[in-house]
Amino acid sequence: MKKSRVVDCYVAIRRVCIPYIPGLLAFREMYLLVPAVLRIINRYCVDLMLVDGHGISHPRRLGIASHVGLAFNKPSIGVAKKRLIGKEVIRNGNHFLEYKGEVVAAEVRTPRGGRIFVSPGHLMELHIAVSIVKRLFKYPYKLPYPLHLADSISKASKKLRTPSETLKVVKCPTSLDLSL
DNA sequence: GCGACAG
DNA sequence: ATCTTGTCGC
Repeated sequence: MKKSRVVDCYVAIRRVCIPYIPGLLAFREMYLLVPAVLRIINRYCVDLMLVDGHGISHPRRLGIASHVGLAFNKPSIGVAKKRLIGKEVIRNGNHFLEYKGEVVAAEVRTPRGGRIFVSPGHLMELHIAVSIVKRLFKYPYKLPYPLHLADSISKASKKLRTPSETLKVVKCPTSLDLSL
């Protein structure tokens, strides 16, 4: 398969004003996510969105990954480090999360043996989501590379910024070492 | 009523 | 998420 590369990167900065409540993560992060995503949408042909958080493996099948995909009308995939809802079940030797009789997420093995939960967001099917996430791993990172980079960038920017009340969207380096 | 609970 | 020491594999 063709080698992929990071083309562009942006980070939205502002002091958060909504608390984290399980099941309502989108309310806390969407107003930061949207401005940053718009920078990408306005300049590139986007055909898939990876989101750090659950997709349909959510109490109302509307995790932040589903929410973002729906907002921009793009296929989306949810990648979460921890379970939110559902019970673990085994189908054909693979582990999944089942909620109210429906398989809503797959448990995927990371390069170092850990596990993450992959769920369909918008316009997406579980097995497609899993196959895509698997080819985006980059040893030894726990998250598929695009999300690892995003996570790293957000933490780095939080360290050297003074929390402001006004939203700022800043362009970022597309390589990991330059971001630290 | 009690425990669970993405980031 | 964040805090935080030592420890293990590559």
